[in-house]
Amino acid sequence: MSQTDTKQRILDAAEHLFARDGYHATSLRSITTEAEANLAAVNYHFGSKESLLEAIIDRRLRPLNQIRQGQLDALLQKTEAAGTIPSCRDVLRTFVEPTLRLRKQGSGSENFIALIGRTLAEPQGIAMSIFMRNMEPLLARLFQALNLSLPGVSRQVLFWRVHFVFGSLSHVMRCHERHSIVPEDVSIDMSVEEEVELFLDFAVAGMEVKKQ
Amino acid sequence: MSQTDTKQRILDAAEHLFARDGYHATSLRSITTEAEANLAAVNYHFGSKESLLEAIIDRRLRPLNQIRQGQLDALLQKTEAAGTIPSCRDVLRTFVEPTLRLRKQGSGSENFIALIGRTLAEPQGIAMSIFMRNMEPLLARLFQALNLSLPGVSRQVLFWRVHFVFGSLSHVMRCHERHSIVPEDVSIDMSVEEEVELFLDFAVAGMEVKKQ
DNA sequence: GTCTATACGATGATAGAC
DNA sequence: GTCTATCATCGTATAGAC
Repeated sequence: MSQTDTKQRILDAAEHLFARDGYHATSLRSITTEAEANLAAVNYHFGSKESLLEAIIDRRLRPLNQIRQGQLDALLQKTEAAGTIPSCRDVLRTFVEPTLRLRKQGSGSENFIALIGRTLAEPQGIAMSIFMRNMEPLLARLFQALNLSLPGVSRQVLFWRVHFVFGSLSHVMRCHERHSIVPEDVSIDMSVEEEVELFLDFAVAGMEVKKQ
Repeated sequence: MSQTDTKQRILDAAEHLFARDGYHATSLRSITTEAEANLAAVNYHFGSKESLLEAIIDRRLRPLNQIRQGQLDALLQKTEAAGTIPSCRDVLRTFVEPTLRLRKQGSGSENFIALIGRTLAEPQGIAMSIFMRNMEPLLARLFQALNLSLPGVSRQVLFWRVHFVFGSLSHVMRCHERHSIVPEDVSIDMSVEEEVELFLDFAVAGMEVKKQ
């Protein structure tokens, strides 16, 4: 049992429990029990419960945002070279696709996705401020790219539609399974690709609509 | 100070704090302090913290759902009498409009809307189960009406799109003010009517889209 | 440097005496 | 209705074993 093993196990257990029960409803004791570690190990490795949350978010959000950023940059370079503007769908895909793909990647990443989904729903929570520190640059560039891709939509209306899209996406992120009401004739099993396209069908239609 | 005054003040204070900080992050002490009541008054009037939450949700959700139900029934009767099918926009409006209108009604109802928005983001929380008890019949009828209004959309796809719409709506409900990033040239002040129509523009486009 | 055992002070929800 | 006591549990700190 090396240091990294214990540290990893604590991260994984906390990620799981924070996602399932929420930050405040999860005790350090339940985390260390699940991680088969001593209670004091959290303080030794991370300093505090809050810093533990920060480590959890940083660990996966940093590489995820690098992928998103890379895909967005590649898209913008390609369209600029071709003298065209990117489609709204392609811009949104650079954000949505890496997100939903990460969830199916295993090793606890599905817990991270759910945790972020919850975080987006707690505007003044501590998790939100940690999260936003990592997101602000990318979000600004995303908004700019969407503005470019939708010349017919005012920035005012665009802002709200982006807001709606983030609401949808965060809902999808946190409600992977256990839908409250699923009619018997509806299946919720889908591949990443199906999931992404179904979401984009919805989101892009809402983003592009011209008010009649 | 009569009994009902104390009970109301506790309900109002708890509604406010639960909406702002979340159920678990709110202590009974902070509630009774804000309500200028004794700590034990919560237990006297409601029995427990959980029952207090239940009372908060029941108090406003019951009349809200009656309004929604009434508008949906009226719409369905009207279209049936005319031998037509209701539009997706009109069906959604019976749900969305009373919601956003309640928020502007004052006397703490804006806190309730935010609280429900948060509740929808905590799939296995205790608030969700309380909430769902009040919502299930209406949600089933809403899904049925949407199915009627969108004959070209399979129940499978419809389910997901309804899921996306609820994600958007719950996000709007909990993030009334304090958006994380608001560009300087964007105003977030709107009337209820503007807000409803802007949301429906987005949601209906997503609901009606035919996959190419 | 890693990890454990244990204790501390604060705060949680609740219940019984009044 | 209120006051106070109770008891569990919280996050954190420390002292020392490996």
